[in-house]
Amino acid sequence: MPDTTEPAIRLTAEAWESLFRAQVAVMRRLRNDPSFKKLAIGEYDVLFNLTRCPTGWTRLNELNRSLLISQPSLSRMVERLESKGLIHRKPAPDDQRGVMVALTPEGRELQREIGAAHVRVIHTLLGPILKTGELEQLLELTHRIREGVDDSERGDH
Amino acid sequence: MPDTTEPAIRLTAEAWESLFRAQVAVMRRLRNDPSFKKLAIGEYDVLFNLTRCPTGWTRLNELNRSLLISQPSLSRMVERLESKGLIHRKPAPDDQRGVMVALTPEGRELQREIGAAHVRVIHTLLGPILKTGELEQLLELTHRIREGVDDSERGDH
DNA sequence: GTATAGTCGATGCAGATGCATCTACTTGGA
DNA sequence: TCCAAGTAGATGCATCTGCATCGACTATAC
Repeated sequence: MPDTTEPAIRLTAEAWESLFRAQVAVMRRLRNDPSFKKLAIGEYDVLFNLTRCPTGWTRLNELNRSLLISQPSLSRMVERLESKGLIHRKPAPDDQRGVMVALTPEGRELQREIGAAHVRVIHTLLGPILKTGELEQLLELTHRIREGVDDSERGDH
Repeated sequence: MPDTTEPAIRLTAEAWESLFRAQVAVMRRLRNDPSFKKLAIGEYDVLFNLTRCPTGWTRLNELNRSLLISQPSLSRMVERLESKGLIHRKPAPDDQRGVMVALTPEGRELQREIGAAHVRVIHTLLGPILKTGELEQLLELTHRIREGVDDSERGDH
């Protein structure tokens, strides 16, 4: 049961605000890295998400759940990525409305390349700021936020 | 001096990844809140940032430093917000190239209204997930990231 | 089975975005 | 003082975005 006193509510808002600003600060740096010359950061994010599904294939609507962009935007982004030869599509086997997407070898290769540069930038940026234990704390707290918010999404409507 | 062993580098990347996903999860929920019918979330963010400067007035380029959008986008966004009567502009006193912006009373009022709804959503979302001590930890860690990254921005180039 | 409501992804369209560039102004040296 | 280099913000343009909507397919109720 959450604390609903006024200072507690303020603390929650401040923590979110701070999380958001930290994300903005890091993202501004990441975006300017030369590794994102080849692919916009949002497009990289699609490739990255595709590396995270065990079968390699994902439904478009499920992919959309991990992203901030709208369904029509994803639809067109997938079209672009396909025309660049980075992903391919096929109809979903169990639902004739659905579309599944997966990385091509070229897409996987490009993701690895950009991802590696990505990791270097992040380590250069955050390494001097947080110690190992603190990184673990941050990972644990943010992981619970992601899980909790996603769960409440399923439970609500 | 940061830990440059391979597991430490991986941990840093995972912590960032997790922070980013948590931000996406929360933002997806926030964006759908009815309070953002009147103003896009990026436009709200401009108003919010304007409440944070002591004199009320800010230089455009300084405002830009807190945001993810590009300079031309901010320039046009400010134009739109001005035409809606939410902010006003004046030339910078000490630099004839510069422009300063500040909230109008209407802008301040709208920011308060949306901000209040904002805070309610955040508390509903995060309240059940993190306890007070954990929120404080998260606030402290993300605050240091923001500070650290911004500082290294000044020191680098 | 049929009808109705719901979901999936695509598309027309208006508007927002970023990149490159422009003008105006400021700064730092010779 | 003068000139080159740098910086602030605006603007043309191609592209990307979201909203509303569409057609196709699926699920639910009767």
